[in-house]
Amino acid sequence: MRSYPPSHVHKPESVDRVDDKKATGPQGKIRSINHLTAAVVGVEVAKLAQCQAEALAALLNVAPEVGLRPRAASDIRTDLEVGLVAMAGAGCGDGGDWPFSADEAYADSSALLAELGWAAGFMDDDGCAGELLPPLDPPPATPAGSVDGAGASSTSTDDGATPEAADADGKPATTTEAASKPAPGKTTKGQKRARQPRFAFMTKTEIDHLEDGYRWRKYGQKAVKNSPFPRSYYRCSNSKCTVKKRVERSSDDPSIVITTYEGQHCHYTVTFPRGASAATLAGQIAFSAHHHLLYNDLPPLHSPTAQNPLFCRPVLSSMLLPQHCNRQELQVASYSTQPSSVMSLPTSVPAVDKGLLDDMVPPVMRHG
DNA sequence: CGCATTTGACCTGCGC
DNA sequence: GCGCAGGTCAAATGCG
Ligand SMILES: [Zn+2]
Repeated sequence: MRSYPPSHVHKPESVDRVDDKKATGPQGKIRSINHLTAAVVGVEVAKLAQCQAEALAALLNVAPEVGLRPRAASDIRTDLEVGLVAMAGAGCGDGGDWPFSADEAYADSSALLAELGWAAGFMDDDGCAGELLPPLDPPPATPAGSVDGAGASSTSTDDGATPEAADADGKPATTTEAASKPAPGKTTKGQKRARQPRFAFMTKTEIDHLEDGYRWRKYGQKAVKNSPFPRSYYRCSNSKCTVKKRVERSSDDPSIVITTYEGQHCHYTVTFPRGASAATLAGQIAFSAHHHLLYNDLPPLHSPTAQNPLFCRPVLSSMLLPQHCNRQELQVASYSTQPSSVMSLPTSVPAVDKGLLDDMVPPVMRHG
């Protein structure tokens, strides 16, 4: 009932409006999967140790095994240098959400990790956790947390400690959305809709919308408080798929795009293997690492952990797996967080290469 | 024609 | 209770 102006390229304005009356940002064009690939890879590194360059290079050794074909590490480094991944599973009580800024990313991730129980002690013997995850105040036990997220399978930590936790670093976690999922969701009346596990990527790129192999339908755009850039909401085009993602540009560093994925695809990418979704990619990477962890198929040199003392496998696996794997995988994911348990896994597991696909997507769901 | 995008309205949760 | 902010809906519109 309303006439729409030629829209397009509105100028982002301040967002302190009561109702999203504005905000429309530049609509970038998808360019390359490589960006995202690298982002996924870079993420862990950046968060864990800031040894971006070397870590990326090391990680890239892993990617090829799972079908990822990032360009030379040096190239990627120029395209995107910062990466961050964190997850706020449903079980986390909606604890973390993003609006983190580039500068706060680390603090936020730390908080999240802590909430998830990944703080020191959970980390590898490498002890990288200690450096990156400063001691945090134990989150107050929250009443009833409908645990449901795979990622939070073991921890139903809440968001209560979110803001403060981030402070452990001395940085205020500014807008760590401690709010729970509103979701006009039609779940059950009165009952909060369980929030799917999420993870975000910080990608340094000019492109606003990175191609990830899946088709997305934009269903909303909102102005972000304290940011000149709007946030776009996308849903997987597959009607049976509930995966969503948000894309926004960091207000602190406009060159950084923050993509937050929520949920897991129940189908395969539309352009696999050339273009795998972030979820899939992440899953693949995670699996790659995971398999390394489980089976040591590859020589130590190819192991991220081996090349990067700062690279913590448990974190990588546990952070990325839950979102992208199916039920079966979730089980594995849980193992990944407990290296000790891993070892007890039956050895009758499919080989890495083929197993990867099987693990990621059940045959039935392929080509969804 | 089918699908994606645009965009104001609406819903929900939270802080004051 | 009110206002704010995040998230979602859905009709209109655009595009291939
Ligand atoms: Zn999907």
